[in-house]
Amino acid sequence: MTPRALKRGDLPVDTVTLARFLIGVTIIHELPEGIVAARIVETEAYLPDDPASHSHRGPTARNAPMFGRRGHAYVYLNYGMYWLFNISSEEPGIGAGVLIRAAEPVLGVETMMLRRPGKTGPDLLNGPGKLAAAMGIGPAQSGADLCDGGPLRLARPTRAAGEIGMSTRIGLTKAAEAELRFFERGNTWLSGPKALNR
DNA sequence: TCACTGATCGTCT
DNA sequence: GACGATCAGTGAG
Repeated sequence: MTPRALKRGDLPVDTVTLARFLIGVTIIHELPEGIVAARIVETEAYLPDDPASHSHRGPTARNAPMFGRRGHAYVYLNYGMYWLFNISSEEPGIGAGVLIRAAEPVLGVETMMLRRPGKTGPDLLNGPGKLAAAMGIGPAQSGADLCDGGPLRLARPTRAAGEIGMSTRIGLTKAAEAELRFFERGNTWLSGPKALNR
């Protein structure tokens, strides 16, 4: 069975606190082929006034969900090919969010493999583009409320989070030195170079 | 395991 | 008209 859904009130308002809170939390997505669920093991915080954040230059049609209430999906196309899944944070009017970078499968591994042909194990979900592809998250989900019982939602951890590690964020050219990446230490489903996962 | 490279296109300058 | 919050493939150590 699937764990109990999270309410908005369960989510910390502060972006960094939310990024840490989300480690261990379950993402559930009901797809036409069946339900998929995964346990978040790696996140990155994108703060208000963060030069690396899409919200930095103010609201636009694309990043609007980052300025809405917390607990909404912000999905955008990166490098012309990959969709990246974020969860909005902070109070309305403040642009910030948490990028979901990696997760471990809980339900629907078969469905994930169908969406990532030829891939198995960590390769299924250990990267933001891979995770969105495996879980069927795309532009249609941008702006979706993850706390209203819809097809895409958050739920309590299936297993409590272990010790949480911290590192610089991955793939940035701006504000690359800030330690705003969070992950579960020792987890085998993490993305990024080994040196960053200690 | 790490470093480098090409692929590809919506968004904002 | 650039520029990416990436990935897969290749080649070297």
